[in-house]
Amino acid sequence: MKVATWNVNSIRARRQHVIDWLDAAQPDVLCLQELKVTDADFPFDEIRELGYVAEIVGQKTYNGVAIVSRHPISNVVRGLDDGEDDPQARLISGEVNGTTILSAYFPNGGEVGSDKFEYKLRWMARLREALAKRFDPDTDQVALCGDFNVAPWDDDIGRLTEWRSSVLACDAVRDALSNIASFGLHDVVRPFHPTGGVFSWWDYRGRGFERGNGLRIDHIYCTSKLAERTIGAVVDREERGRKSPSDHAPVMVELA
DNA sequence: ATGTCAGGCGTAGCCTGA
Repeated sequence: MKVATWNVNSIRARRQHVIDWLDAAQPDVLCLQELKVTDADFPFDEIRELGYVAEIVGQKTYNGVAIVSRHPISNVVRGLDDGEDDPQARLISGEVNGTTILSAYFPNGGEVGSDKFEYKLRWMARLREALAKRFDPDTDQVALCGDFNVAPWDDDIGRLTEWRSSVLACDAVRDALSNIASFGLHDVVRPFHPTGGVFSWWDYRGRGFERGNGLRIDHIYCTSKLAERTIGAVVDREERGRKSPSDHAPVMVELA
């Protein structure tokens, strides 16, 4: 089973890219982030024509996440479902072939110390609690996929001095991600690229892609039973080099 | 601080967010 994640930075702007990529890469599951549309503007019909179904939680202008699957999706849960009134569409989960897939768009965080940064840390803490409430890490097969907006290791960063103290890589967000992982989730991409230098996002500003100034901030984290089945992991860097690309490239893992 | 995008508002070009 191939499971992928991709922040498309507007499904309206990237509709054809997503259709073409599904057709070429043939994943079983594709998690999408930053749809930037409500349900009415999501291309359900075209995705269905390719043999996929989709469940989404949309929002006008900002955020928005989806699970696209070749197999039926059941038990769909929208949002963190922790009783808090949060209008930001950043999480959706569903079961595919006995595996729970979560498509997550972690907050970016603006600037360190800002209100947005505090929201990011709180959202990550809320996610940790929601996981603990819903799943047993020893027996459940769970894959947390998405744009985490965190680069876990120094070699996940092209130009370290530009990013190490930023909202994407500072100690506070790395600690918050470690706390989420401590629930019982494993980065299943890292083992296939142990020396780093494999990035999933390049800033549009300052010609980040051309200068090799990327970061690995899009991830797939799995519970042990699922992690053990991982036989490959790739980042589709070519997609970032296409005409009118998203600033993120798709990340895909293969499970035996 | 920013050599870039995308959407909203509203119909030009500024603002926000990333």
